[in-house]
Amino acid sequence: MATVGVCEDDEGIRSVLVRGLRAGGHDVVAAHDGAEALRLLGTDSAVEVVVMDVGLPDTDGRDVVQALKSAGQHAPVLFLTALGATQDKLQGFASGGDDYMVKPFDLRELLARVEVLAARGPRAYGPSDGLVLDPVAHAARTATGEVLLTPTEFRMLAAITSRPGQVVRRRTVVAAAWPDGSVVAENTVDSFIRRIRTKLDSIDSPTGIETVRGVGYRVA
Amino acid sequence: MATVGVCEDDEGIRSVLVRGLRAGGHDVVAAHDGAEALRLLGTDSAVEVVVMDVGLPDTDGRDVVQALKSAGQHAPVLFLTALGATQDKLQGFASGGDDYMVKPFDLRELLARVEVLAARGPRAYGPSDGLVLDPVAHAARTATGEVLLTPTEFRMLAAITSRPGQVVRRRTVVAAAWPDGSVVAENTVDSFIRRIRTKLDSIDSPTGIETVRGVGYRVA
DNA sequence: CGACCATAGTCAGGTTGGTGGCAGGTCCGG
DNA sequence: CCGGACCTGCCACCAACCTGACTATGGTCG
Repeated sequence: MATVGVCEDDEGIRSVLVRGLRAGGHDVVAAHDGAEALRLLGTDSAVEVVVMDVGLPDTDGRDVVQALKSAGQHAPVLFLTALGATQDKLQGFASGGDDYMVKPFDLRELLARVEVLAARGPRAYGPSDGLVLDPVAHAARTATGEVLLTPTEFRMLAAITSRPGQVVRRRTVVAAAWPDGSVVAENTVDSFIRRIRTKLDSIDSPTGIETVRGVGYRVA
Repeated sequence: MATVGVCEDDEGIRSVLVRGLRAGGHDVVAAHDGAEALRLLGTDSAVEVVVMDVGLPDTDGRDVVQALKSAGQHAPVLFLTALGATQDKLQGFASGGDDYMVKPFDLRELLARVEVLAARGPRAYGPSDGLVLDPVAHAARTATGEVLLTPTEFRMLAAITSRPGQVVRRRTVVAAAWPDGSVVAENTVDSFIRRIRTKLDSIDSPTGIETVRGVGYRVA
């Protein structure tokens, strides 16, 4: 259960990655070039691991990673590439990579490596003060306590806390909580919001979910 | 830079490793078999990375790693082996490994990987166990008693306890318990979990296996 | 060789907890 | 005061999980 950012230009490989990671129980944010990767992954604090192709059409994946780092994205990076020379690998590690796999890769091995990176990365993320999410324990933590969240609750809360202070639209929340595009009744969202609020209340969390009528939700 | 623990029986390879790591600016503690590794690395809190050969003369390197974890040595592990099949790698990761390299290896790449592992530091684990595994006797020991485990039970429990406080996915548990990749019924996992729980209960073990629905298992 | 036993794997049935949705109440804006 | 958006309490379903029992297999020992 982790959120994985993928950047890969090849349609087929990207599809395999996305499908494989989803089948492995992970949430996936996919980009097809460096610019999109920066936009999607740059400030998303929910991303726990980045899988980055080195050979992108618009730029070098290693440059993208360095840009990501300077944008504040500190999630561990797994480089994926057709280049198997030691020199290429060394460059990968030197530009901030944490692992390196050569295509063609075995999907199961990639999954295992991604999971190790996810387990190893920062154990908590979110607005540093107040509410913190722990993807490994599936928990939300505050200064006053900790509660366990179910998978759906966790995805939902993660979507809202990933943009602290900013209003997250209802449809965005739905897309995050139900990534497979399944349609759920509008009301179901309310139910889950309520459950999360109840859980946060149970530990006297100082930060709560605020409703912005007609738009969505946000956390202070 | 860092203190690296090495366990490798082959004279030549061990020499290359030790010399290479020293040249890279690291301190090295070297062992030539599992027993020595346990003695030298077991309680050495200065060790930041372990490089472990899987094919040791006296025992399996994966068992040694599990014994090390039980002894409280939670430094990241890089497995080094001649076995390159995906199934071997998966088992390596499931046994608590953080990286996996196949011989013959490029020394510069190994150095780069060791440095990445060292930079990440020890995993943030939960409070130390109370539950100790003995790979020789295939036993689980706590303050309150000791039980003997069957081989399969032991591999399974070892996979879960190697990452205390973290949720270990069902798939990972399967990879560890059935190293040859044989397919077993989903239900079989439940059965073994139950047997292990019963055995731990029989000695009033304070630490038990907790179910995280839809994800896997973990020990507190 | 035959009896016994430990281990492994499977199955059927029961239980639990996450999920989604309904019905009705409440609040807010116009 | 009206309508829509949201909240609340509650229930039904189903997948995941637990439980206890059963069969098969291979090893051990008299």
